[in-house]
Amino acid sequence: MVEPKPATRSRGRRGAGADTKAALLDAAKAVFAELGYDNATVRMIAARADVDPAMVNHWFGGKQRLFAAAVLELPVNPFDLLDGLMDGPDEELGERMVRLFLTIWDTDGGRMPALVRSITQQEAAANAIRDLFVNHIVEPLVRRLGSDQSALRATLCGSQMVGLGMMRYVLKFEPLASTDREALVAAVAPNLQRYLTGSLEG
Amino acid sequence: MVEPKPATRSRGRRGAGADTKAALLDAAKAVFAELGYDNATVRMIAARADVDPAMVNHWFGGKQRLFAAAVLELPVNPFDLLDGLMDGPDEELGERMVRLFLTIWDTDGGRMPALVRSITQQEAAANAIRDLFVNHIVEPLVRRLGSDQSALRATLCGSQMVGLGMMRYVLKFEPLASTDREALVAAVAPNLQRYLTGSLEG
DNA sequence: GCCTATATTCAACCGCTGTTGAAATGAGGA
DNA sequence: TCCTCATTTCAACAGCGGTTGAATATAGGC
Repeated sequence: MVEPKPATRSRGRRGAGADTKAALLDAAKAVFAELGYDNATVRMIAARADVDPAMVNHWFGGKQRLFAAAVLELPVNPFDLLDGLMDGPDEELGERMVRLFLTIWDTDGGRMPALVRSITQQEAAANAIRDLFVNHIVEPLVRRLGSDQSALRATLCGSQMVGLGMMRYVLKFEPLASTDREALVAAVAPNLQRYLTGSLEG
Repeated sequence: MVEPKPATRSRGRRGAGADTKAALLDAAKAVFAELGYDNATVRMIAARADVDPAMVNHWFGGKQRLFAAAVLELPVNPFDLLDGLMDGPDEELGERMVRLFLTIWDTDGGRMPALVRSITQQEAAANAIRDLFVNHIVEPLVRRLGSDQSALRATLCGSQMVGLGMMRYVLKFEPLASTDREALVAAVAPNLQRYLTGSLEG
């Protein structure tokens, strides 16, 4: 009986098909999403990509940089998101925003869950959330709407969205975690709308 | 010149005044609050308590147990909180809830920030939040109000509160982090109120 | 004043993690 | 065909972090 998967593989260059870099990126996204930055180990990621841990340093230059490449570099242009959000009546902005982010979070292969989960462990993750979500999306949005206290409104929206992502994807508290997306949109949108355009005083 | 604080101290039993256990609890709360469970080290906590790291094992039986004793064991009775929240008109329940938790978080020596910060690192922290906040406080509250979908409402409230705690105490996003407590109460209360008693459909 | 139990320090261990340098291997051009 | 170099594996290192067992000094009862 021959071993089906040789525990040790021969060295040297692989065939052109073996795109190690992409395999590492995929594995990194998955493992970071499940465990967060700290608890994910380079060895785990390499094992999942079926590759030697040293490849992380060869292709990315370390765990930190791999995290940046896999999780921090977003596949979408913030301005496109902003334009998509502005397309429609202002009274439904909250609704469009919840739907947009829930959709992205549900479908991009764990990049956003990884971000949310690593938010307390990696300064870079916190900065990414602040820059992308608060500074580049919500704050310009609020400003364009002409509401006062745009910065406070933006962080309030952020607090609701971060909490939502936490509950649904990281903590997985039921029944929120498995509630239908549209039902959640209906439940959360009015509150977001109030943060965007409503009065912030009692 | 003699060294003011001898780097090495003599062994043996200390005076009765040196309450090592309490010192460790205080130090643990502070360090866990600042760094979260994973990034806090036993050696750090011991150093802050001015004590040998081995004392953590002697008095608590390990880092995990120290965390449980310092952060998880709450000084308040959930039923008291519940009673305090019920005392007043139902329409101001959201307001009382935000104010209550912000006050606790601001003043209990970092226990709650430690909980929120460790939420992604320690299963026990997540469970504590679910049990205390969602199951023992908000859910009974909603049920007593007679609203439908009490479980979903409770987790929605949880998402807003967790997000708020995250933004204000962990990420410290401005201007939310340094906004006056009562202003924050005014801004957030109506949204919480809607989760408690409002309609969850569009 | 002695004796035991207890609190405390110290030194070390063990496992894990990110990282590195060298060796080996094969692809692709000359 | 041979040579070069990018790619890959391997082994090891250094550091850290929680935990442990032994040594030691003191408190408090007899």
